Amino acid sequence: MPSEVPAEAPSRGPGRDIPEATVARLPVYLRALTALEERGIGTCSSEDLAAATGVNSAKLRKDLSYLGSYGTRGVGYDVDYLRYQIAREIGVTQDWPVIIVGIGNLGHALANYSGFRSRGFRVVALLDAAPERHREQVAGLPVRPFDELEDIVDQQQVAIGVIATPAVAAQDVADRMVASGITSILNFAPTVLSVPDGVDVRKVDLSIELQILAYHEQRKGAPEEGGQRPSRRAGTAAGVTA
Amino acid sequence: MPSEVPAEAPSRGPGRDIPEATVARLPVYLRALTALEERGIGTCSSEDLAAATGVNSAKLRKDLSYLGSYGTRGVGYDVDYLRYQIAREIGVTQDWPVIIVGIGNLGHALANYSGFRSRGFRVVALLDAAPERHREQVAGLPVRPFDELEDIVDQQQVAIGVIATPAVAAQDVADRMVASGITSILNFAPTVLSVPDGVDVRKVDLSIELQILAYHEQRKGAPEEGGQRPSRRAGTAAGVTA
DNA sequence: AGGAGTTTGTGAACTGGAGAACAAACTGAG
DNA sequence: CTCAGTTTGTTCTCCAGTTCACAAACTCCT
Repeated sequence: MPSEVPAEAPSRGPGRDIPEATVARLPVYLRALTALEERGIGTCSSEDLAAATGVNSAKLRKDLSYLGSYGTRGVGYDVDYLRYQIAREIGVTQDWPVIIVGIGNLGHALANYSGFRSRGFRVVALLDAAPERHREQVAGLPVRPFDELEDIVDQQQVAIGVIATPAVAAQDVADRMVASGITSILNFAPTVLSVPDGVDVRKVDLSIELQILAYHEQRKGAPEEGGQRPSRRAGTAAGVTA
Repeated sequence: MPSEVPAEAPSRGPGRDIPEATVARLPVYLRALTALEERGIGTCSSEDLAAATGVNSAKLRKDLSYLGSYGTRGVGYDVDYLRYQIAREIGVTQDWPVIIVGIGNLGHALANYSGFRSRGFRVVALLDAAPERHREQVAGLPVRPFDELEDIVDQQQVAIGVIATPAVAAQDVADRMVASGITSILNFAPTVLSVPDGVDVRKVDLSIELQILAYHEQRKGAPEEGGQRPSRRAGTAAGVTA
């Protein structure tokens, strides 16, 4: 019997129970607003924002309405004000300390990714189990032994961890992360992690994204011969069925 | 939403109109089946696969039913057979040639990512606009000038391109890709790409994933109050909510 | 001041997908 | 052969999310 979260009052006001689909789009709006602000644009309509983010304008307005009424009818939204409100709702008005475990190719790239720092995150430590990596300095940070995980999480008050290890190590790393107090994990390893309730996991899988593209690509090539689209798959995907 | 799909005949049987949500899960099943096969397991039930992939077993059976009836009632699924059928449906029984544009930190990591080759993709070329990178050799491939894009796409019959450039360059790269015949794009740059109908784009955005985690993390820390501070740690991780 | 023109915020219909439940189809024992 | 046990494929119900459509609220012009 999986005990569900007790139903809270569906308070109409700003701040409670934002749909998951909306939460996933808020960062997109945030980025678009930042871009508008950098271009010196002070006000924008929902149509403008919708065009910039590729979202239906009605959906966008409904998304924003979950945060509150921050627009002005007949005018639109104040870019700076709305940007701040979204940042506050997401929780990125201050930086979150983040650690990265697994400093291979991908870990390297993540450690050097400047988008983290500018968008509410600060990489405070890099960890790797392999001793030969502990001499390296990546993105201005030393690569530290994995055993120091607990200390780092404790001292730096880390709540979010990134796993960029090979698949076999990922579950162990996740377990140690959870045990040390981390409650949100971004997993780049191609494994399904099992974690206790109360811990959030998001997974980014590069080859899955490509495979989804491949599925649609295959469909493009096959169904109709009369299409103007040149079938890009002449020699590779012939009929396979026996 | 400009992507209107022409109404096709809702032909029954395996092969047509698989729901998008199902398509996104097929690669997960594929990977789990490969893992089972490597462990020498010849047959599995929907419950087994569901446990391995973290998916509800009824949902899994429904997903598989879109492909056809590949299971045996009272027995389960033949691992090897089902694995092949899914691979065929996705279109990864042969390798798709892929190019990567933008060989910075992330491009480096992607070029070296072994998961592509083993899962239906073959990186055939790396491109970058910066001349100083053209001397490098990454993952056994030379970094070639971006101007060679058209030739490479044409000669190697490339249908899928990966963009790992900075945000400002991404739209230009996408335009050139589309002009040269690429019809599927995996975009790592933090920009909304606009492409003509018939071209698929999938976006992977690292900081958006982190921001979604941050939102939930913030909620955990201050369930009652609006005070937002990255100071977490409510005790040990197991069983956070009572 | 008043009316025309904009744009937001939201109630209501519509859509797609998730989960429960069950009949059909298979295996194996007696 | 029959019956009990197992597991698939499918139907039905329900819910979250999307989209439409419009009243409310604001600005600007005359």
